[in-house]
Amino acid sequence: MFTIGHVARATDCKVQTIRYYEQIGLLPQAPRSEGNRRLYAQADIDRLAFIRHARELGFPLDAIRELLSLSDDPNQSCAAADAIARRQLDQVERRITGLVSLKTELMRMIEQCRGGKISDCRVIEVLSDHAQCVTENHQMTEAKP
Amino acid sequence: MFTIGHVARATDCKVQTIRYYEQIGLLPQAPRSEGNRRLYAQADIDRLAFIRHARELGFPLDAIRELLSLSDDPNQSCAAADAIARRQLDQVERRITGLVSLKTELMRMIEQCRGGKISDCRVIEVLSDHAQCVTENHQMTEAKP
DNA sequence: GGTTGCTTCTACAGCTACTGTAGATGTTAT
DNA sequence: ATAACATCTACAGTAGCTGTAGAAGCAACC
Repeated sequence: MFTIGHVARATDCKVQTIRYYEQIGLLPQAPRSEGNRRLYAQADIDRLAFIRHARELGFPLDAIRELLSLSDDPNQSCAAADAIARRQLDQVERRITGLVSLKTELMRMIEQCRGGKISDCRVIEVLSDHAQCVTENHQMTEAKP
Repeated sequence: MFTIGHVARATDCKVQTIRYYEQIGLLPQAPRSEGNRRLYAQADIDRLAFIRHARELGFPLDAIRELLSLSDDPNQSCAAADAIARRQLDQVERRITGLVSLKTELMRMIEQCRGGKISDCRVIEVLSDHAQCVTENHQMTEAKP
């Protein structure tokens, strides 16, 4: 059995965040030691690693909850999990496109900056144009009501 | 001059969010009409579109504030602007790298999920495996050339 | 056995970046 | 003139944490 501190180090996650996940039911109630400390097994570390990684991918906690519940009920169809993954893939692709154009613009600025002023900075123009094309059809998962 | 509602529609941004950005100084104080309504010019729409786009790319407001300062302050020393641009470029590149590998993961997940049941769906498995690989490579990702 | 020092406990406040609501007022169309 | 809608201010609430206070557990050294 592991302490909460060990689990936190193993998953690169704050102790408070683990307690928070328990509080909102994303992690099960941990059994306690004699002295009331939470005790964890390897399965808990795996589950938390999954949650943290999914968060890094940009999954909101509700989607993670859904994925975890799907894994708890292994006879269900994969369609729901697939839909979540596809939504995230869509997001990721759009972010990559946007970041690549921002990268290009930043590189151009650094180039021009060599021995001059930045009086012709075009960051806003470049990215506001791109923003229009991006925001027409799509919306961030996190920003949803 | 445009109303706040027009600007909101043009940038796919809530009216309250525009007022919030003004409040925290990300947008300038808008001049008011006779009846106290905020009035906006095209430049404000561009600026807001830039902010929204940068947010979608995952930049925190502080980073956006810094990027905006590049175009707000065209006479600031080249060294300062260069430092900001380089720091942001570094961020952008790291994000792109991370997102590209996440994209690969998601595509693999969708591929493996096709037409199966959860019992042979590897979504969660792949995600927790990847979590381990991310933790392992964390220092490599952070390393600078 | 006592003391130091770290970890963990609960409880709650604060953070970022919004989002929603109430109630008043401005604006526009019929 | 009245209805319908937009905008105003002010403030409360949300997600997903993160920090802090103050107490208690625990391990090590003297």
